[in-house]
Amino acid sequence: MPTDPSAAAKSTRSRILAAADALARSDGPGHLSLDAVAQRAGVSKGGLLYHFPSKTKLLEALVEEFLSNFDGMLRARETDARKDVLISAYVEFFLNERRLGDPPPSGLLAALAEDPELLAPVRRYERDFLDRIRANASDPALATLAFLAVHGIRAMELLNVKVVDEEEVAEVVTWLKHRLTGESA
Amino acid sequence: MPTDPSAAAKSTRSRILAAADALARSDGPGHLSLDAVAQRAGVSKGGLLYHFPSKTKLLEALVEEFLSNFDGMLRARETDARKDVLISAYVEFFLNERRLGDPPPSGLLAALAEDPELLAPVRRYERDFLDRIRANASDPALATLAFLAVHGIRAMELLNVKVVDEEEVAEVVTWLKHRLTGESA
DNA sequence: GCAACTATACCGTCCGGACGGTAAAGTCAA
DNA sequence: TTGACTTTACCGTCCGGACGGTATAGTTGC
Repeated sequence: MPTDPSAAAKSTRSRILAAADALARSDGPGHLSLDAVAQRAGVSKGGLLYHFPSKTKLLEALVEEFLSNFDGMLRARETDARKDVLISAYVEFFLNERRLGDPPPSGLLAALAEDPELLAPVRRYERDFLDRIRANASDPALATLAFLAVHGIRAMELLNVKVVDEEEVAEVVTWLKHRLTGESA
Repeated sequence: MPTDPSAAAKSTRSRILAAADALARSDGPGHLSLDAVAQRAGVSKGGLLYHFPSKTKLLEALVEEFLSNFDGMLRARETDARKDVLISAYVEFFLNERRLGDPPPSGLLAALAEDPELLAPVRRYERDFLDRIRANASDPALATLAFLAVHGIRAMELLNVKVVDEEEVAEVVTWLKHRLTGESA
């Protein structure tokens, strides 16, 4: 058993976040209730509100968690200065996430349902990353196209409208890889 | 004055749908209430429930309206049998919608917030259209990439996370046009 | 041609349940 | 014994939906 209270607190906290994310997916983003999250996380409602003093704070934390996960993964690859490293890493990272079967961050939708403004940090972050990708790209238009395509797939998964199948994704990725490695310089 | 009762009914119906769509955008997709829709549409709640017997039915109608608008526009271009006509038309249509400043169909998000399953028709339709695009494409991978990129932008607008600016969109479209017209054989 | 009846379109009220949030008391490790 | 953590109990509000009623416009029987 964890004797460290802060560790216990952290695990409760992340249990709550995971519960919220899962519930947003299964019940629909608009039906995310504090009672349901508390029950799913194995905490009383009061306990939940101790960690997140309001529903808005909970949703903010959900968005923040998504962004920090994303950011950490990507910064690691940014030491390599070669052309097209970033967009390739972006595609690769996305593919890997997909292969692992990681569920899409449905908490984002719950945040959106409550208040669209909660997604403002996402917009800022994505803008920043697109800037870096373009600056590092041998062909900014192609890199932007790839960036958009990844977002297209991510959005489809988020919205539960999965349209492209595995083969098609693989085909597109192969096509992209060929252009990205073959046309640099 | 319209003496045709069905015409009057239809206008009330579409007024309601437009009101719902607008409210989903301004208040957040999760805060769409029947009272608010009724008030915005200039109808009583009873009147609203006469036209749409439940909230779910209203949301279904919202989704259906989106799909039928989309479908009509696209079928028109499908007579031309040349290669890559479809994906080009798809991009063009999307661009035009964007230029007109048409607001994204936020009703879709309201439907998603209530019940993710309501988007199943969207998935079916999009899958169907992607099949047609690929069958008509000289390079299916490129066509799929373009399809995904368009969806990426659409999703960003839908989620209120507009990341790419006009110039970047134009750049990508030019790039695509060049490949689509230049590589067909 | 008119009375009886039905269908369509809409209104206003009410209720039961869900939900976000508060308050106060209890537990327990350090 | 103090303070982080958790619980139980409760409140006020909002919302979906049911319901009863109204008014106008056909439709039909005679």
